[in-house]
Amino acid sequence: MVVETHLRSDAQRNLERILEAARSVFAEGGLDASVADVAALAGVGTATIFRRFPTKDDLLAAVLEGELNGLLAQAEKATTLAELMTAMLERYISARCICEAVGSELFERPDVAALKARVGEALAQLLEQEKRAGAIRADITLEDVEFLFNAVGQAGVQTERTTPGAWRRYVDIVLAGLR
Amino acid sequence: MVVETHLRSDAQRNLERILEAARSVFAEGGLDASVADVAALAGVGTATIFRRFPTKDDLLAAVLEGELNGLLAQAEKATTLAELMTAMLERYISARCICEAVGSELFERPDVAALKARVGEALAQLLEQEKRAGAIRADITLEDVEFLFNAVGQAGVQTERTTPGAWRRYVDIVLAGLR
DNA sequence: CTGCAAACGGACTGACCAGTTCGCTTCTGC
DNA sequence: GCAGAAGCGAACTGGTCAGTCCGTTTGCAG
Repeated sequence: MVVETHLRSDAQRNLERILEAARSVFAEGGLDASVADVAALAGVGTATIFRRFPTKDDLLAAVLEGELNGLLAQAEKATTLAELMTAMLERYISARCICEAVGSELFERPDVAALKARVGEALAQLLEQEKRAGAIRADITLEDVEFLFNAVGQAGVQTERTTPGAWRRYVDIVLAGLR
Repeated sequence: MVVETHLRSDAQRNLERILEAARSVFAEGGLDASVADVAALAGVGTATIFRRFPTKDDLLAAVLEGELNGLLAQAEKATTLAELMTAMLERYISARCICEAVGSELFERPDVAALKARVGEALAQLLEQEKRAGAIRADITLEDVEFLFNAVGQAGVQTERTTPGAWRRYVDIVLAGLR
């Protein structure tokens, strides 16, 4: 997350507006949405955005960190894998930009990668728990769960337009495959 | 597929070059690859492409039809769902443009939609067969299989760069979930 | 208050891309 | 083997987008 100190009050206000607008614009339009659209929604000029975020990728990274923090919060309070996957997918699918960013260079940024790793830890903990309880096969790895989580998310984003919520059915099917 | 009659020999040669170049460029670069790149690889000018394909989407549709025909050929000779999904995913994952096109307006074109439906039929036939044999739960639908197929494909494309072939493991896991 | 650094935003730049124009080249029917 | 139709592609157009410039405004310290 961007933490600017000694920021003039108007600049601070604009920064918050920009981040909120960016979250909304990129969630709806994906990574290809334009910075000009973000500026328009935030009610600022494009220059104001580029002053805080030198490149569009910097802005995207900030948005992504916000989204990942949201995912992390949910990951840390969930008690079962099914509950966790459903809660996370709800967020994941409503923000196209997260899905599109997976596998892009954005996820290689240290801050983003670190957050992703923390989400992975929470996931790994629940996975271990369910493996001990015999609810999940012993040979399933964290990478397996991450891949399948992402898979349902990606496909869910694509079908969300035509058949909203269809992805919910597949959380159970995938988890059944891990049993 | 584009079937031009009474085409001068040089025009016919160029058309074939264009389609082959387009297949390669869009497979590697996805839907956002430029028509200029296709022209360069084919060794023609952009005008030559736009003469045969009035818009970029027309060119993409032609490429997509070629890819879907390939998928169809594999779908029609497979004998088990596992075999079919693996064979189809191999193609699917090596051509980024197919995955990106799923859920876009391209799939709403009559020719493309018809081909997709034919692939679906082959899939449905195998699905029925495995359901009768008790290898698949009775409440699983064609849409379920298509969703999960697409899900593994999408995620596979994203991980292919870093861990090629990782997706193979998940065909079995997903099928286990359907049992 | 007031001076001025900090911040602003509209207008601009350069790069890129889909699609068009047009003068030139090449096949082909006779 | 030649006339002209069919085809060609380099250069151009119009539009979009990331990122910059610069004259103007605004918050704040003294």
